[in-house]
Amino acid sequence: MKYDRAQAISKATGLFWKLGFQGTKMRDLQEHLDMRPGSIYAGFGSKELLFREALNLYTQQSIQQVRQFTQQSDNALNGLYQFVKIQIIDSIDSQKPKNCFLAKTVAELDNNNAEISLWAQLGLNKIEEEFAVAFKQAQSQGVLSPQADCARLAKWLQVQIMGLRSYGQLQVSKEDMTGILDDMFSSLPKVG
Amino acid sequence: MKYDRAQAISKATGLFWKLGFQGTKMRDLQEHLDMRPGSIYAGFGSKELLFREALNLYTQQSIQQVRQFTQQSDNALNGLYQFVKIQIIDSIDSQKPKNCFLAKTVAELDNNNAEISLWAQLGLNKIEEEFAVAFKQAQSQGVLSPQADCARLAKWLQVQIMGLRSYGQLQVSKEDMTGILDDMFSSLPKVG
DNA sequence: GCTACAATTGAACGATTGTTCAAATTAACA
DNA sequence: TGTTAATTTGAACAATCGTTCAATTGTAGC
Repeated sequence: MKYDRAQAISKATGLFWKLGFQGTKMRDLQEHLDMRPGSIYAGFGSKELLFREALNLYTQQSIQQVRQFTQQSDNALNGLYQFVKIQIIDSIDSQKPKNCFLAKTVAELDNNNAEISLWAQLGLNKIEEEFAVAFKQAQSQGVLSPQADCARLAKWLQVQIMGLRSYGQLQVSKEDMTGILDDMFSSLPKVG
Repeated sequence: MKYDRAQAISKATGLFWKLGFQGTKMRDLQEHLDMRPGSIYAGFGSKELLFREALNLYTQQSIQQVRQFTQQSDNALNGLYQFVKIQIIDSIDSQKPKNCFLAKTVAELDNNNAEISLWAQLGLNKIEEEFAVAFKQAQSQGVLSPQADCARLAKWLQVQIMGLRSYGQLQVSKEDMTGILDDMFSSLPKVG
C-alpha cells in the first residue's frame, strides 16, 4: 500500500523539529516514519528535500494558527496574545519541542547549507508579515493606537516569541513565563 | 613546542559557536587549531570535553563583560543597555555568530547529549544571576524603581537578548534592531 | 652529546553517515 | 487470472565520522 504522504511529512516535521537537520539521521526517519530508505528517497528525493517539506508545513501551520486565533478572539490583539500563550506557554509541560523550528534551523545551519537556511528565513518573513496584518486588524478594531508602526510591531513580536521560545527550553515555570508574557503585551500602545 | 592551551580553546570556541557541536567535525578543528588529532585528544580528551571548555570560556567572558559594562557606565541600567548594544547590534555587520552560543547549544542538543545541554543551561543561569545583580545595582543607584522585581527583570532581559540574537540572524538593519532595543529598555520602570 | 621523558604526528580503525538499486511485492486493468 | 506498471524492500556502497596508537620529534638536565 502506498504511504500517506501528508502523514509522513507531519511525522518528519516532528522529528526534524526535535533533533534538527544534522541531528536527524536517515535511520531515525526510517524508524519514525516506518518507511524503508528506498521509499523515502522515491517519495522525497533526499533528506534535504524532506526537510524543506517539513519547514513548509511548519510555516503554513503557524500562519494558519495566527489567522485562526486573531479571528476567533474578540479582537486581534487578544488573538495574538492567545496565540503566544497557547503555542508557547501551554507547551512547557509537554514533551513537544519548545523553540521555533525555523529559528532553530537558521541557527543550526551555516553557509554550507545556505539554501535550507534561506528557506527557513523566508518562512519567518511570511509569519512576520502575518503578524503585521494582525496588528493592522487591531488598529481597525480600535484596540491599537493608530499611530503604531505595525511593521515594527511585527518585528518586535517576532523577537519576543523567539526569546520566549528559547528561554522556554530551560527549566521555567508556567507562572514565570506568563509573567514575562503579560509584561510584553502590557507594553503595547493599547487603546481603551 | 607545546601548544597554547588558552588560544586553542578560544579558537575552538569560535568554531563551535559558528557550526554547533554536531556541525563541527574533528577535521574542522584540526584545521582551525592547526593541531593534529593526537594532540587534541592528548590535550582535551574528546570533542565533547573540548566543547565544554568552549562553553565555559563563553560563559566566563559574558559574565565579565556584563560586569565591565555595568561598572564603566554612569549607572548599571545604561551599562546593561551598552552591553546589549555593543554585544549584539554592533556585531550585525560582522561575520561573527549572532546568536547566543549557550542558547544555540541547548536548542541543538536533545536528551542524547543531555550533559552538554545541562552545562550550557548552567551557564545561562549564571549570566541571568549577573543580570539580577546589575538590576539591584541600578536600584541602589536610584535609577530603577525600588519596587521592581530584579529576578523577574533578569529573566525578562534574558528573553529579550535571546530574542534579539535569534532575530539578528536574519537580514536586519542596525536601525531596526536599535529601534527594538530602545523600545525594550524604555519599558523598564526607570526613575528620574 | 647523551639520556630520559614529554609532546606531536598522521596513518589507520571501526562505526556511522546519506544514498543507491536490483529484486520482491503490491496495485491496476484486462 | 494474467500482464504490466507502480511501489516497497533491505542489503550494500562510498564517504565521512570520532578516535587510537606506534612511531617520530622536541625538550630539559647533566
